[in-house]
Amino acid sequence: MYSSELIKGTLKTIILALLTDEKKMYGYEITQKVKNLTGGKIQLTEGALYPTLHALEAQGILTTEVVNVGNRLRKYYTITPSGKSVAQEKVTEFSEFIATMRILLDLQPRAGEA
Amino acid sequence: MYSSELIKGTLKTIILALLTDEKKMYGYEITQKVKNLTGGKIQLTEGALYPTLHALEAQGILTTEVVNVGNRLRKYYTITPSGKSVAQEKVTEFSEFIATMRILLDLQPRAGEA
DNA sequence: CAAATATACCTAAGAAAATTATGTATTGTG
DNA sequence: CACAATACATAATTTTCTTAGGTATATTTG
Repeated sequence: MYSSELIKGTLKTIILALLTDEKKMYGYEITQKVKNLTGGKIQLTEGALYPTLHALEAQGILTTEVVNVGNRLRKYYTITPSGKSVAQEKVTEFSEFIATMRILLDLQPRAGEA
Repeated sequence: MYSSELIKGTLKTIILALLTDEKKMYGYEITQKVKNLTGGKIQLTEGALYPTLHALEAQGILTTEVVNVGNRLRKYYTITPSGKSVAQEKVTEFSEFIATMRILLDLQPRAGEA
């Protein structure tokens, strides 16, 4: 598990990147997918996740659809077309950011980085 | 300039990495070095920098030495031996974190990453 | 089969970290 | 000589997350 301060500010980027790939996910599913993909090193807390999802919806970046599964409800989130460009910008920005950080932290540059 | 939310949480790591290389720097010098090394893409604000430097000093990670240059004072920060191991941990953690983020964001893995 | 765990949503109080806005003072520059 | 740059600092506000709580159903396990 990474120190929380490091993960700060990446939550929106993570959510939008996943939804660009997956088309449609619900909150709990996002927490599990992140946990699995990162080997438990990043675990989203619900207190951070849900308010962020609501904010992204309010901004028109995500839309929702509530589905009943058995007797339990799931709120599926889908990324809108304008949301997709926001997602792309965020991922590109993060990519550039880590290239910049490599310079600052004296990490070896990797193949493919301009 | 990157969106500020992205840079959040990396300030301590940046400061400690620079001081591991440089041995001795003062606050304003840190802001300029970061600005130069990143082509202006990361610009530390004084309101964030100074309180963080003070905190690192209070934790015994940095020590200070005030020097008069002309009539103006400079407060030089030096990293302590125990601070160096903290710095190393932070840089390693960041390095692992971006490897994890590459997976999440579907970025291409780079040469040298296990 | 009861208890614990997992699934699934949510919010609110507080903490942490940054931004924004100041303030002080000296030095270099057009 | 005014303005920008150098050099420190703090305080109010904002943003973002953590912690802690609340509700409810489904599944696993002793």
